[in-house]
Amino acid sequence: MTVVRMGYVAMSVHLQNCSPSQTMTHARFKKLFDRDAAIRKLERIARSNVTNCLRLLKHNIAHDIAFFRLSSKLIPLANHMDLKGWNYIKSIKKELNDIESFLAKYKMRIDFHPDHFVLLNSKKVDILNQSIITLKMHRNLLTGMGIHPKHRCVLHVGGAYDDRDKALEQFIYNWGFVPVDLQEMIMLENDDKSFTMNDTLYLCEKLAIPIVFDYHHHLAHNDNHNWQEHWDRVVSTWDNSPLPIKMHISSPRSSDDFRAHADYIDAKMFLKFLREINGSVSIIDCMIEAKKKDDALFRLMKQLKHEDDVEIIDGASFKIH
DNA sequence: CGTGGTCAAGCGGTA
DNA sequence: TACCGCTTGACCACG
Repeated sequence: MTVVRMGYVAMSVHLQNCSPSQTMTHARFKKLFDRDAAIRKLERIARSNVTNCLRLLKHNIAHDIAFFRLSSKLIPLANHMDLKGWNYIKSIKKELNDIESFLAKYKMRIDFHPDHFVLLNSKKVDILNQSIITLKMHRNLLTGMGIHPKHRCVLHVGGAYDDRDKALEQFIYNWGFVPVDLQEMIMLENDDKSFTMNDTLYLCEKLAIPIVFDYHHHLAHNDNHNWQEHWDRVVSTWDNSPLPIKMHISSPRSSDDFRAHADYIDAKMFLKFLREINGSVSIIDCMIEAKKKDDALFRLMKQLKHEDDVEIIDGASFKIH
């Protein structure tokens, strides 16, 4: 038996006017004559984003959802060079504290997935440094919300740079330049173009990083279709984590556009996967990555209800027998 | 008011 | 080497 808890990404299609990713582009920022006023506007946007996050968290609790990925665009231009020295955390401290109080009352697993410009295996010092700055921002937000930062940020391995093996070794080399308090935040995910499950496991085992297995990516890109062979290794990377194992679930948009995410999750494919891992872990958190966000989660729960080996626990979790 | 074009970023593929 | 598409939601200028 395995308990499955489902989560979704960043925003709800059911809540109106509740974006956590409002923004101001850098081009727009530069055009504004009064810099102080421009920064105040950035702060208003950031406050609105974090406030909307709290609304999302309340929505999640109302629907039994205990697993959620926060938007990485909460603070527009937070890590832009032109805004160096801007104390963005100070301007949203109250809103972050509100989230902290909420999370003290209602348990929820909160994650980030910094965007794919965070590259820890780049040979370019500027890109590595910019990545570190972005990770610091994520850490500031987590600690600001009272969330222990360990294993909260999912990253991809990075660029292949025409030589996957060298690129993997570069990751190991660069890892030494990443501050320990940022290292501990990180999980690594197999991607759909460059680094397979096997590549990613190599790094995860060597550097003691939990792996986030993405089943869809694996189907799109692998050097050994048989993921089951390595499943025990995946589970083992979570041995030293305070959090249960987690993975990513999405479905191909179409056979022609296989790598793109579909609106909803193919329940048959999901069940087939779960039946294979059933019993290998007592609990697993599954991040639903679908265009229709929380609606995809709700639809999936409805479909699973009819399965003989599925026992519904609440609105977003179930047991598979 | 609705909407096509624009914005950011770095990689990867093509010419 | 230079460009474009990818990806994402939001914003903006236009009609």
